Amino acid sequence: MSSERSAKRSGRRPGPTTTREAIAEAARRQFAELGYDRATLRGIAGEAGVDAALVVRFYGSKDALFLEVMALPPAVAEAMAGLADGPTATAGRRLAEVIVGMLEDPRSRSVVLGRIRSASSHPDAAALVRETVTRDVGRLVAALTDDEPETRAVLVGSQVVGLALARHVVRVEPLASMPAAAVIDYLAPVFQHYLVGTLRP
Amino acid sequence: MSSERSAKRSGRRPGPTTTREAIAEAARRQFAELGYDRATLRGIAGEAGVDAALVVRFYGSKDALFLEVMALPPAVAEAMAGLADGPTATAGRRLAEVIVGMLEDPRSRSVVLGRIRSASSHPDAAALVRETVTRDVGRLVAALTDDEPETRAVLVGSQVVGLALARHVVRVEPLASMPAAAVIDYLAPVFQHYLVGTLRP
DNA sequence: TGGTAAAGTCAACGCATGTTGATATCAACG
DNA sequence: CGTTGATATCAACATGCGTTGACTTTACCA
Repeated sequence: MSSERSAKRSGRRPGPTTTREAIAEAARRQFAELGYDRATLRGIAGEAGVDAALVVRFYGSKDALFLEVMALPPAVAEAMAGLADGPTATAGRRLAEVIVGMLEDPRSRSVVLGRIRSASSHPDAAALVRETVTRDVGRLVAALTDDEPETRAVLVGSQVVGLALARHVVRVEPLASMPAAAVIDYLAPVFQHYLVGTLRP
Repeated sequence: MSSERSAKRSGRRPGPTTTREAIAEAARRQFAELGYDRATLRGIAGEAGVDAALVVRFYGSKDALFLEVMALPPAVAEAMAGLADGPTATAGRRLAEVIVGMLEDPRSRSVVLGRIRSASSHPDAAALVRETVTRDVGRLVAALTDDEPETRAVLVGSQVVGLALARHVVRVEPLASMPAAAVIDYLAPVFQHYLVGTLRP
């Protein structure tokens, strides 16, 4: 539980404090960039500057490493939770800001992309995505309306997943190189519609 | 170029006519269900009832097999092309019908899912998705408006990809078990907005 | 100073994969 | 009949993977 021993490394700033964290960071990067299957323990260990066996020592298995390292940063869940506060009329825009922002920050982006990329081939990753959509998005929607909240949540989720894939994985232009502010502008009305609009006219 | 010899199989009905087609069908199914990495030549060959070496004989390599078998059925491209005809006010609904319909038919669905699932780990598959969005969707949008057609195309594409992933890969409820008609109803307004609506209010 | 437990390395395992070359089967054709 | 060329199988290869166990190094503590 500790491993604080070697925490005497580098006085302060970023760069992982402990070897364990260095491995976690490398793993997140590789899972996000290559997906679960193409990311290898040897590659992750190499990027972290250690031996592959050490990764197993610390995390038990590749699967366990994935699950542990792909936990949503608490900050994201909090941001989602706070979204219900504020005028309903601009809820879509606030959601767009949180989503796009989450995809800008390297830490949370690698978690989200790692999940989505791996969801295509790894059942556990698919379960993570499913859970996040129904629980976190579902909670937000439930706070806004009583009209078909589960449907609204999954529609929002599908657009979020599609955005992540198109912009950061497949990298379709002009979306891939578009400034974040523009993406927010484009998505806000659609999120607004999915959240509180008339679903079936 | 021929291989019509053994076409004397089973008088008529579906089921592949030739061994080559049987392999192609099995390959599509497995690529769609498992993605490029998890689908194996041995597995595909097994489902087709032949040896793995024969697959290589016919198609050259796993990569070549993927590309050849994942070509868009001409029917889909035609359907997309015909979408521009008709009232602009219902273009979004027509598009939703084509997209959802394409995901209902087993043949075209396996192609689309195979591409999207594999796009997460296989660069060639990502290129296929990119190309389809910019070219096929792009053509449709260009026939409808002159206002930022590339942006509109990629926004539509992102929602299409997200729908496919959420409904058929991750299988988030209630979207996964929803009847096609309902999905069309939900998506039509959003497609309509992306196609010809005011993008940045 | 020893001793001890964690941190870390190394070599090897068993296994599955894509691919290859040698070989068999078999219908068609002269 | 005998040759030919496509269709098909088989056994084997090289490679890369996750994982393991034995080992060495390091840093703390009594």
